[in-house]
Amino acid sequence: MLTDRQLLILRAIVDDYIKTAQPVGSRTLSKRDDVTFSSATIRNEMADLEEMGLIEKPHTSAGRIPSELGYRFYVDHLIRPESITPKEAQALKSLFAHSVNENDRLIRHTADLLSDLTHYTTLVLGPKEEGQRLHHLELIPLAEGRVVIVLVTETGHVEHKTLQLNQALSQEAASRLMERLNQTLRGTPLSALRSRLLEEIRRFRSEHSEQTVLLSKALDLVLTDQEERPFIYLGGKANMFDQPEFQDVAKLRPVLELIEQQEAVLDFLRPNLDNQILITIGSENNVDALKDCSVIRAHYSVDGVSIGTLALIGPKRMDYNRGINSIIHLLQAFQTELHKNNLD
Amino acid sequence: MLTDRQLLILRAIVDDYIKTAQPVGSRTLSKRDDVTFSSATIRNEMADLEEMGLIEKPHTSAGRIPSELGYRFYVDHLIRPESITPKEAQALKSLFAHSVNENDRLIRHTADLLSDLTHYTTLVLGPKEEGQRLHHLELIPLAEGRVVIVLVTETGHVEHKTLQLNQALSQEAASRLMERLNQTLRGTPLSALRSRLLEEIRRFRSEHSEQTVLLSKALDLVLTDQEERPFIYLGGKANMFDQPEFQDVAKLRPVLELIEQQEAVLDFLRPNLDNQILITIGSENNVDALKDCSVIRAHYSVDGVSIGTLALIGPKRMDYNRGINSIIHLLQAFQTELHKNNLD
DNA sequence: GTTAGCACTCACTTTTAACGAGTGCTAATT
DNA sequence: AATTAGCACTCGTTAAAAGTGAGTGCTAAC
Repeated sequence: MLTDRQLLILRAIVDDYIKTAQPVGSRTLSKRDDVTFSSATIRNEMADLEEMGLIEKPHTSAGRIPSELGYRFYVDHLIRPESITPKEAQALKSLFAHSVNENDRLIRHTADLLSDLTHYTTLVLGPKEEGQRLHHLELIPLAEGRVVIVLVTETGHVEHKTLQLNQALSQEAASRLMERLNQTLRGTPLSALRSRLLEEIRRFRSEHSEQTVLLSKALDLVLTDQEERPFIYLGGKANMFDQPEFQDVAKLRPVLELIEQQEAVLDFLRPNLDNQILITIGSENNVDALKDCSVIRAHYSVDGVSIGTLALIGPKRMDYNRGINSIIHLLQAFQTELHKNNLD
Repeated sequence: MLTDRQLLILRAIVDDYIKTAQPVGSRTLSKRDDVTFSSATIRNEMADLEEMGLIEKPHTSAGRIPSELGYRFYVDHLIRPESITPKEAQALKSLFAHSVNENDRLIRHTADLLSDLTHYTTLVLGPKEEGQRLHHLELIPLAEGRVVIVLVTETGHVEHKTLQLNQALSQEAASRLMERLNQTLRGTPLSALRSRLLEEIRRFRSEHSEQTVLLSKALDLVLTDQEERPFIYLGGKANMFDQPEFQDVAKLRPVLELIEQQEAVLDFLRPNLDNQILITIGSENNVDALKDCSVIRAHYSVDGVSIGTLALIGPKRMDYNRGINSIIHLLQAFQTELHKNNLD
């Protein structure tokens, strides 16, 4: 177990390094107001901390920097929850002053706010649509057998897709089909939509089998599409450029390349279990491209249904305090807005 | 006027520099097969070319590199149109093997192809929707006075927006309204849609003034939105990382930042007049962030109308030959596909 | 008009030296 | 027994010096 003094020193090292990006030496620390003991004492303590694997030195004659374990300890034990000031809270509220009707826009807005707040890159995963329910289907025939299918969920989310039938669909046939399907299927969770639709098809096969089969394919496509490429938004990509650790293109490149890849982002963000804030540091990300990054992520949910992820990505030396607090408070405001939009 | 030998040397310098990114010296040139004269002669000619402002030296004891004027001359006079080989043409065709129904996807696909082909970054501006005509409007009431409005053009392009009415709109009212408006407005060019809608509103004011006014606002929003943020797609951003001139973050940053900004891209790409391929080199871009870049851009059009832009962005030292040829041929295939989708 | 020859330039690399922030250890101090 | 002052040592960083070589411009010869 660490002594109080060791805790103080460790915290000071991490805080300092987060601020300056420079290895922290014993002399620097000894000058702090909250440090009453000498640099030699600090050196002794540092040696112990290093032995425990909490800090390390880039080279013999440099100061110390936190190791991944050190950051981990800092995050787990040393962060002061530093509640947001009422003034800031007020400011945060006012950021959502005029509410945003569409969830997509709301998400974008939120991501941008978060990256402005923290100066890190924000990554938001849109709501899983599975949990949502169908509100309306619309089939709009174009010329030459091309058809636009539009799907609206109860939260007002819209998906659409154009597809090519091998025979033209008349306006009348389309609306008859839609009317029936809307009657039957409204309120169906998207996750169950496919199988329900199949049921419907079987039931009405005789009447308009051809179109219905095609339609089912179309819907399949819409649903698959949206499942495979859920809404991802990146905010504050440019903030990466400001981090001293990413001044080297070789360091910067893999990170930017990774977050531009939708699939990679999904793979990376999906396995997020509980509702809490989750912090992964460096190699904990299990992604080589992010070995020098830390990620703070939080699930958001509406009415208990957990639906998407809000993530903050920065260097390992990121300001965890600020990051966590920003994400917590923004998440709250965000969920409130989302809730408004989801009232049905 | 330049002599044949000077042309040969200039071309050799540009070609070489494009390939190696290293200043080209007289000795190097004298070793080429197509050069029969000595390095001293080359030095003399180089001095003349430099006097004319076509080449320059980074410093006294380096070889020569093309000046912007030199690139300009090269592009205007020295490029061999180097027709694509039948094999490549075939390959290009097959890239569009299975046609893509939606223009948006087609554009994305094309951009990715182009950047794969050239190893530069591609920037595609979607078609201006103004020229397109309304095919269908759909108004879908959600709970609590929220309404989704969906607009479909004759080419199958879909725009949608959610808005908040101050009183709920019934399903029936919505469909009555829509039926009438669709009858009247189908085929209206989007550019004329707003004023036409106003007309309609005036005519039917007595019947359902409240909703119609709101609807007009909604449509306004949809149209404005789509005008302000037309479809932009970027392909091959990562290719920038490979260019030796952008290994320095300070050089790379402004370029990446610029192309991420939709408005900036628009400002930059919009004033594109004719149908030809337009090449701007370095400062010709009139954008500070692109002072070290060249841009090859081409308009695309279908049946003479509906115009967007396909652009290739790379270092000044880009392979103009390959770029131009790739864009020309891809443009052709692209337009053919687009044409198929636009048959109405 | 062309070319060989040569002195000169200058970025780049390597070497050397000086610097200084920081360390670890030891002995003195509290 | 814990703390601290003192000091030799390490090592990255910076600056200056020296050497290297690709390339140039000029001149004189062909």
